[in-house]
Amino acid sequence: MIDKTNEDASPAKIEAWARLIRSSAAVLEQVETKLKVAGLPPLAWYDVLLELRRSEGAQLRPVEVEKRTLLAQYNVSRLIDRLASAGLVEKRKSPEDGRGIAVTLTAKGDTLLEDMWPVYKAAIQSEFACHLSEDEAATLFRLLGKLLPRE
Amino acid sequence: MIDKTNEDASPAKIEAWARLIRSSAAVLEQVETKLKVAGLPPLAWYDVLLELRRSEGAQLRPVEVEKRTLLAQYNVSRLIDRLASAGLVEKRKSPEDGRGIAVTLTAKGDTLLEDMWPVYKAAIQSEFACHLSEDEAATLFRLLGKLLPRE
DNA sequence: CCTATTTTCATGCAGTTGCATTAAAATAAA
DNA sequence: TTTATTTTAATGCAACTGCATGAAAATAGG
Repeated sequence: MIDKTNEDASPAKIEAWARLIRSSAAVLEQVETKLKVAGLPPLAWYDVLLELRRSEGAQLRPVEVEKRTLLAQYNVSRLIDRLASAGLVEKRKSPEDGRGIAVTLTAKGDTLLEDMWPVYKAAIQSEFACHLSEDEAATLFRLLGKLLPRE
Repeated sequence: MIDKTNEDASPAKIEAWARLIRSSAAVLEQVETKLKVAGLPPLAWYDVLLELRRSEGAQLRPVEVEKRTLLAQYNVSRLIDRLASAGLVEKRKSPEDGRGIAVTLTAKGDTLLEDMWPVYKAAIQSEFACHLSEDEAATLFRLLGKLLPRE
């Protein structure tokens, strides 16, 4: 396995880095704004609720949410509290692990996902998808995959 | 001009969207962590200081910083206050515009840029650049350019 | 079995961000 | 010119985040 860690990043790569950070932040902000304008909660809520829906029994432990969303542990803990306060999830004691809790998607949470998706999808289309061809999107997907954490 | 705003984003494009958000957040977090571990300030400080250095007279008005960094107005205002408190920039009354102030990079600010760059560059290399070939980086740059605000 | 370590989740506190508003100056409109 | 609008910057307040720490249960080690 070759170690390129000690080489220097080329100017072109540094430009690509800068553009990745700038463009993703810009597009994400536009999407967040569209959700907000529609009176909907931020994307982080959608992400967590969606991970729950995708899970067996629409249920996950906070530590699983953390792994799937890249949110910090303390942010997951508090976000789940907020979601629970809003009636979108339920917190129960985990049966098999005394430390853990089981977070379950409620019907209300499921409904919110339904309500957010059309707005979210339209925002993805107008801020991202419409600027790329299918091939370009596939290439982007492949290249970004190279950046994801290994193992 | 064709308007693709009303079409639906394809599943592949939605996957690309998700990966853009996830991968950029993951990589950015790694880079921020490396700066923090080195006892250095966050990237936002670097960005503002660098924009100042690049500017005529190492000087910009807050509104210009805002445009170049995508930071919100109130965040620029307060970030500049923090930078000024740390002695990295100076705030002066703008001569030609009574509303504006002129933010100038200090020698200390310039030194901080010098100190941060090796750490920052190494982080870009290990978290981003080393995973891509030159061609891939160029392609990424081109594709992400399509997402930037047109104006 | 008993102790040490690790894993999981919560929380106090300080710092930061977002929102809404304000104030002041510049520009446009009447 | 006088008034209305726009631009620029700051700030009070509430919400959110990061850090450090704590508590409790599970796991590992002796």
